[in-house]
Amino acid sequence: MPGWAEALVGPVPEVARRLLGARLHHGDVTVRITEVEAYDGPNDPASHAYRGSTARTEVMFGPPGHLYVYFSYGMHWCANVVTGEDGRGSAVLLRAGEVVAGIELARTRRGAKVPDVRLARGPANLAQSLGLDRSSNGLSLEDRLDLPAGVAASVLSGPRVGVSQAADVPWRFWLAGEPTVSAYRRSPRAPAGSR
DNA sequence: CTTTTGATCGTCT
DNA sequence: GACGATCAAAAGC
Repeated sequence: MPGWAEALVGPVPEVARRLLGARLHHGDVTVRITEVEAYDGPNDPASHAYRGSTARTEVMFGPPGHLYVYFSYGMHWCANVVTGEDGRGSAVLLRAGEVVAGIELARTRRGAKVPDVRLARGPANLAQSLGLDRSSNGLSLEDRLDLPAGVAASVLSGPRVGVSQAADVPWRFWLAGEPTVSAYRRSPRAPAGSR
């Protein structure tokens, strides 16, 4: 593993927290990450990697510091940062962020009427603002990801969104008070639970 | 404001 | 053949 990716290896929830506040650049757009969701490879029933490596998930099982981009619901792209040691299969879904550069281009991609705080709110919206799609799957994040100096101060956590398995594992993390964080929605497929 | 519903297709069973 | 790590517009309050 290259040295720059060392911060992406460690306990899964800890790595997820380290990504909050990070800046991700792609082309002329930069997003400051405000909300993430962690998935822990074959151990995690909610993860795409739960059933092992497939054609879709093979980059999750590669070295950390690369993008795992998947096609969702027949119309959206969502982006993850591959984390953990090579072969582990863990990744962190980028759920929301603040567009801090290239806002004009992001608005062109998302729609002229979309308010700034909504440009990258939601994983598919974040990916669209950055212009990520199939062609970005497996992309190295070296020189594209700037991690913050320390762990963000006010991090909150709760159940993951949209998953029907292990929905109550509190591995969604977000920065307190950020207007770009998407409102929590439990999956309609998840069993009734504690929240 | 919240809830409901349609869009749309790759992936795995 | 069913389902899904989603979204936005429409409809309900």
